[in-house]
Amino acid sequence: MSKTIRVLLADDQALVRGALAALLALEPDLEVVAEVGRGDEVVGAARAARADVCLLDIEMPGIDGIAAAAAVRDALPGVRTLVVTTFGRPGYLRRALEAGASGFVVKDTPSRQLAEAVRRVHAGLRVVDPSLATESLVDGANPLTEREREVLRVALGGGPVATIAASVHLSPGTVRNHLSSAIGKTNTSTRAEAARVAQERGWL
Amino acid sequence: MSKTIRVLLADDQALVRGALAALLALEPDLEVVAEVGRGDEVVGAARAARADVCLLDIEMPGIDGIAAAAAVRDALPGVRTLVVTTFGRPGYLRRALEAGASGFVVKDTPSRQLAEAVRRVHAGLRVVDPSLATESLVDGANPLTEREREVLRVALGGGPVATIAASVHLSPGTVRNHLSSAIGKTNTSTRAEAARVAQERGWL
DNA sequence: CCGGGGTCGTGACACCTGTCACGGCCAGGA
DNA sequence: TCCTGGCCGTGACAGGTGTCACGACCCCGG
Repeated sequence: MSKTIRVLLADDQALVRGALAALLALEPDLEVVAEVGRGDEVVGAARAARADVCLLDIEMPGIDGIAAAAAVRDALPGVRTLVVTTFGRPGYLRRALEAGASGFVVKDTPSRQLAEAVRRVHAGLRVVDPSLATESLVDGANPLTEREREVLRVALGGGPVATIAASVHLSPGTVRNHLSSAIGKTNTSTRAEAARVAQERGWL
Repeated sequence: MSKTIRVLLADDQALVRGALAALLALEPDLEVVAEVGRGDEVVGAARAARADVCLLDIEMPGIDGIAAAAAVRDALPGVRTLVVTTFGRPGYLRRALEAGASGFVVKDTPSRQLAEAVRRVHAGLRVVDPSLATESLVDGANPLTEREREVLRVALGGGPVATIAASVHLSPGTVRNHLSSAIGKTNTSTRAEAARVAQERGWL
């Protein structure tokens, strides 16, 4: 039996992907068996390479890392996933865990700890950045409604209400109502600010 | 004489920093002699470690990678700098070269090419992502005025005009004039959109 | 069965914003 | 010297925006 842990790397930036591969290659008990740059290639590559653990970035073309984690959970129940992300947004952590991820690591943790996190995840343990876990609790759950999120995502572009309304196929008046509600829930005063805050909290 | 190239790594994300170090350590002729996580520590660490080439990320606390490149050029004339960034924004390339950087690489280039880029820079050559170079030419120079950039940077937050005006110590009317001018130069219709576009172009 | 909440829309109101015209100040180039 | 251009401010106008009240529909849990 091979005792090495077979790792799949998913990150849209090729340079980071290669660098992480070099980092993990230093560990004798780890082996990078696949590298992909898109979220929708994760399941196929993981199956083909018989990966044990998938290291997933969140920001990726195709589907994002959180959705990829859910896809892996559904298609390959024995494979663990570890989400590695640039932004320590509280909402990301919650959504990643709901998607079945076994671990959540921010990219500014010391590089020494990455291999250890992979081992822990492979052993069936949960790995969660402790500072982020507390922050996630105090912020509470996402208060935004589905429509409010949809409208805010478009509002990130910064265009006028008419543009947003056309893009979501709603009346301008309804869009303004949703935006007003979102502004209240984010304690802001303009839709641009509300969109930015929601984005930073990982609510979109 | 030592024939190895002494490299300094600057990136705010410790995981990426460590991974890049592992990647460069694979090359026998390269040696990572310093790692920093802030832009304002680059010059001191480069001098102390007698670095030949500085690999600088743009997004960093303290001062950004472009300003750090300028600081290295002024303080350590013999040291070359290579800017490595996540976002391939045309304005970044222009500003990096004006700051005396010898190279500009985007983070989604293949990892194999990084070591080669370091060698080229050390040899006195320029390394520039070719697709970005053409894009930088068609976009032309930054048309925004100093005040317009300052106002737009604050406008990124999304707050109302009164907040922006207070933050830059200007009259609300003047702020609206600057914003209107910036909206025209970016071919947009709201200040939020103008701020986003200017940000994406690297004009801020 | 009756609430409660999300969704969609309308209408009205006060306020904010984007635009334009105008004036004044100061630096640098023709 | 004049003149162009950036900078700062005011005033006014039309249109956009945030808020509220109201009504309607649907679904779900009590």
